[in-house]
Amino acid sequence: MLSAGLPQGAVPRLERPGPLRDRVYEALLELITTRALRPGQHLVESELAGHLGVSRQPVREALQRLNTEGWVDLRPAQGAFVHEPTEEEADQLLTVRTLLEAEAARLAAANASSAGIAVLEELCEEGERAVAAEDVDATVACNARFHGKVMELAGNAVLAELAAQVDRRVRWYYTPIARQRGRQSWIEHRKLIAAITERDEQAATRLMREHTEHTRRSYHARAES
Amino acid sequence: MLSAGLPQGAVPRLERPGPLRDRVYEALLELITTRALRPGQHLVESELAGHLGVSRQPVREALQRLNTEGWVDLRPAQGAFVHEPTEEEADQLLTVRTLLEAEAARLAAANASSAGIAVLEELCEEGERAVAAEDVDATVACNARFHGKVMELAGNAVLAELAAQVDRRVRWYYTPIARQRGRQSWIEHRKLIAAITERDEQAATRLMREHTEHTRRSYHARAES
DNA sequence: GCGCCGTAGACTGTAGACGAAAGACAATCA
DNA sequence: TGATTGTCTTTCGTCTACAGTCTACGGCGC
Repeated sequence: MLSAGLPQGAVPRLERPGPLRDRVYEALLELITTRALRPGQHLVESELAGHLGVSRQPVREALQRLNTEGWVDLRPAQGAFVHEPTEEEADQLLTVRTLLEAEAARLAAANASSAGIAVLEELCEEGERAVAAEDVDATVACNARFHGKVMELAGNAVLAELAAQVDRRVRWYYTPIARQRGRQSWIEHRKLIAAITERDEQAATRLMREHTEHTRRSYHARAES
Repeated sequence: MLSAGLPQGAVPRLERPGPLRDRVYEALLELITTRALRPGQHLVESELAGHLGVSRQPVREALQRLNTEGWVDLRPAQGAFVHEPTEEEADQLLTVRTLLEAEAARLAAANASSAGIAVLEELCEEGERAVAAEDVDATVACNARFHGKVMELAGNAVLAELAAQVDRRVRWYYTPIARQRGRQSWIEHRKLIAAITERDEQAATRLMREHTEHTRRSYHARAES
């Protein structure tokens, strides 16, 4: 048997840099979310291609994908423009996010294994440490991982896919105006874990709904100021 | 003034056949949903290109989009394969659909104008006529329009977009095994309209949830036989 | 006869080139 | 002086060509 002679970790799995279009996609998404590319900006294919050191083709394919996912608008015969978020759209996204996350919490309460719950606890502690250390980036990252884990425990791949897309866009809208709201958030996470542990679907739904609604309200509070 | 000399309706607006990739996308989606292309089938770019009378490029871009939307699986260096639905995935899709539709019903109850409600009534009558005439295609089409209208009345574009995607895929899974379930469905639609008219968000949510759950159960009943 | 290796074919991934549409600017005419 | 039109540049949309990679089949050794 081959696997006996070759320990799993020892084989570097022959690093094959996946399809170029995917890497271009990642790169562009990074540039957009970090605001290196501003909303409304005209993305010229040949420019991007030259900048990334590839031909136009992979850039085009990446732009197509970004278009279907709502990151750029593709005007026919004119090119790609970074999508401009509107107040209304942000609100709608937050509504949908609340919906998806709440359902994920319910399913997680129904299906989560004790091992999974342990992971949640762990992430929660990590997040609280990050808050205590006032490490904003770590807090945000940990928050994302926490929600991602809840989604994973829900065990619904379709739901997870949609939520991932919505979440990233929400974060794009949300990040620049409200990177705080740390401590309270993790208290709510704790309560959510308790509900999931007790298999209380209703409580889990309610808590997650309130949790995401909080961030929504704080979004609006900021937007008005 | 130009518009004075040229009556609005008289100018045919010069029908410009949109981007080729979009038409290829539509064509392929049609072929997939009608099962002309079977699940698991290997889609060879050059074949499709030749068959549709275009070059490989637009075909590639259409396949990319179909991939992100879950219609085909793109295996690196191997090509595109029509996605094979699994039982588990169908169930997950139905779950998500229930969720999205129920929320749409709630929002519709909250926001619908009386004009919008009138349209719903109209569609409902049309659907009932189609059922009475045992016109299956018309019934299915009308059902789609009814749900689409509810989604429109909800006034959440993001939600509508997600629901549209999920719905089409659900229909793909669902169509071959259960094109009936007509009469009961429209009775439920009537109840839903009543709830929306009375601005009863809770009832609208509950009715829509039960409604979509019915189709889900009938799916499973079929799947087992 | 069975299994492994090498080769050939096919298909995808990427690059480069050409034609066409849209926008900008300047020249012309009323 | 203002509007209009013609041209010019830029950029997209599409096509064709080439290189890399995977699969399948046939030959060779055991």
